[in-house]
Amino acid sequence: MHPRTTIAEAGRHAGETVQIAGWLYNLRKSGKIVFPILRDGTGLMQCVAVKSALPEALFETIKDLTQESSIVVTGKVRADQRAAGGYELDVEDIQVIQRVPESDPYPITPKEHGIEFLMDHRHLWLRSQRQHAILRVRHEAIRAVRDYFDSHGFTLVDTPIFTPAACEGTTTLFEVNYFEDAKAYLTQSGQLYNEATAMAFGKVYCFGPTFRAEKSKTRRHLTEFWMVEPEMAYADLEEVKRVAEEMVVFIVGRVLENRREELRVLERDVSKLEAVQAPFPRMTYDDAVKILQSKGSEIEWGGDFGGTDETLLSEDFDRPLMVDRYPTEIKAFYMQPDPGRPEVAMGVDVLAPEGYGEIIGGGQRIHDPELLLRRLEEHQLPKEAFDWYLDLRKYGTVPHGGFGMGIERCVAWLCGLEHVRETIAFPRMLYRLRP
RNA sequence: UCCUCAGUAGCUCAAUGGUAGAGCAUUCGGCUGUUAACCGAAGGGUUGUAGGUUCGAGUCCUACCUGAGGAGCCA
Repeated sequence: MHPRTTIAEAGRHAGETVQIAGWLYNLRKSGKIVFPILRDGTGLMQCVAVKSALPEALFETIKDLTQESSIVVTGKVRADQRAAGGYELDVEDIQVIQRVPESDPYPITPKEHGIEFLMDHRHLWLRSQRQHAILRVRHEAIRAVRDYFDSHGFTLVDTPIFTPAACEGTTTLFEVNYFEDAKAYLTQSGQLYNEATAMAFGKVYCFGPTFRAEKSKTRRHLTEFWMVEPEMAYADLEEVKRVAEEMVVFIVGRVLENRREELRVLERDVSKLEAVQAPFPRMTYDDAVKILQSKGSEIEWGGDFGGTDETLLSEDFDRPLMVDRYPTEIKAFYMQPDPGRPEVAMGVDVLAPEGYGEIIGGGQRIHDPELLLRRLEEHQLPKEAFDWYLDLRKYGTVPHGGFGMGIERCVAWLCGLEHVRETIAFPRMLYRLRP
């Protein structure tokens, strides 16, 4: 029995005979020599099977292997300049676990396919090199997020998925008909609960799926997406901005450090990511509106930015842009107004460079009980549903704040993708529930 | 929800209102260093659905279905 290894580890076994279990990615034939490309989840490796060196029947079996057949290859690892990963495997034996029949071949060939076809075959598309690379960058980004908060005094306190009331608007909530005493909804943010846990733990974060029933149909939207939301007691807007900046720099650094190969597969211009260092440029909403108007945007003070506006603003910078103090009117009810200018709120958005738009939204929350109560009334929200939330202002209220970052938008930016749908294994969108 | 565009072979796409075609995939044959390998041959079609105009519709018209891009809204 030869030692079992993986393609990623194969280089350590140069000169040895090893076993690698995987799938046939592709096969090139040239008469008496064939080149099966093996895929094992850690990478791709070219194998070489020479007719004269193998039993007749085995060579025939290898020659007739079909794409994505499951195989266990035994062979000697050999360093080779010609190989993509630097190493090749000289085949000594191949055990076929399952041969994909040619009557029903693997549908995703190594050629071009349209997005509809690929999305319908998402369960298989994940095996392709590009999707593999994207999801590994996603994993790295998530690990970096967790490492960042875990090493900066934050406690992970996850918030519920079923919630009794809206955090923001009611129109974009998914209703769940199960609970006997009340209607329930799928969460659209863990923030309100985070505010409670922050008063218990000081600094907290939650990281989970979020659901928005927005009829959005753009490259930046998913119906179900993952959001990391830190919340900090005794923090003001400036502290929120500082943490957001530090976290983004940390994530980018980690991806550059550990996922170079994946970024290469994705043909990502890493110099764009290497430029992402503190300090990020900062501007107020007021200035952003002036800049947009000078660039020909039709935006007026008081309006929210469109996708094009975000691109216009961020195009002047090589790193994320922080815009703060938006009009109070267009922000959520819990946003702390600027003490000197109550018409603007202490909220901040972080716009990723290269036109990727908003990846982070956050700010300082209202800590004054009377003001919060007034805002609930202005927004015509049911006071009863927020009784526990109001308690947080009754019992030891403090200035506090936090933000939310959509992981898919962040990964789309890190990878340089056209669309967020490729950044999650099984995207859920307005017209996409399968597979 | 609204606007725009698109549905033709398993896939990616051609076809002036006049005989539905190519590349890839599949099958068969050839090739001892291929890199989305290459060379030769074969099979493969209710042109999204239902109507309509016309001597004749993949092509023009109407409705519907499916999808893509964008808008508003948002991370």
